[in-house]
Amino acid sequence: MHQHQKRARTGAPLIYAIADKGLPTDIAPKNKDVNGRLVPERNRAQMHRLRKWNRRLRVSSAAERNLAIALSDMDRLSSRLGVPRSVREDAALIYRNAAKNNLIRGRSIESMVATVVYTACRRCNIPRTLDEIAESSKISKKLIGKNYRFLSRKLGIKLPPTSPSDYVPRFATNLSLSGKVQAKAIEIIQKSVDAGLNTGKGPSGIAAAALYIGSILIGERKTQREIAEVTGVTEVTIRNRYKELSENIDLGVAL
DNA sequence: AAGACGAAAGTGGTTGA
DNA sequence: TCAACAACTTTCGTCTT
Repeated sequence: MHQHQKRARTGAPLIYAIADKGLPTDIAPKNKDVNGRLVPERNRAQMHRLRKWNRRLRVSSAAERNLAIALSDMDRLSSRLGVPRSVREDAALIYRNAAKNNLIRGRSIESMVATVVYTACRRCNIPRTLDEIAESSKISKKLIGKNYRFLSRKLGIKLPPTSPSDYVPRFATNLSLSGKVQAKAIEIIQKSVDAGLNTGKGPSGIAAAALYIGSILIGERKTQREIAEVTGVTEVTIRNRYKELSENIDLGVAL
């Protein structure tokens, strides 16, 4: 665990809890704790900081505070996932929109943050898999999916199913595969779409198989194991897709 | 020895009565 | 609501390179 993550989890919510509950909202003025005991020297700096934040936060509305939390959560998650600025901004846009329409109520900020990041990635055609978002955010795939359906219905967000080719550049980069292999993989995917081979199949599995075939065709062969590793699908799935593709598509050469 | 193959059994999600 | 179903996974024994 990284330092700043711990701090964000333990520090911030305490402050907001104090501010929200109508409990004593002032932090004792003179280095005493709630029981009147003197606060040890080493904690005074922290107390000072808490007082400062407490003052600052009280002037803004609950909605603003929540938004501030959400935005910083969003930034942390986006960094972990390595998504570009433009996508973060899109995520923030979706979140604000959701907040404006009172769609956050009853759902945790963290889960909504994960959901809007997922949605923004997909909308910008640089998708992350549900698995990847779930892994980084610690929110279950199931909940993210549920929130996503809710959000897209309420906000009228209509997105086409993720195309396997959207995964190709990122996967290829992570595998150190050249642009030639990427182009070949995308060509293979296009043919498989034309052949009606993809319906109901997971896009990342198809991308993985197309990259596997492409890597062989171009002469930059990777093992199924390596590809499975970075694409998040199993070798078995790669083999199944690979078999379907090679049986039904003219690859121009025999394998 | 490493990689590829595929059968078998299990999981979680979707669908249709 | 429940059962059937398809996609995908895990595991593992067997071929191929």
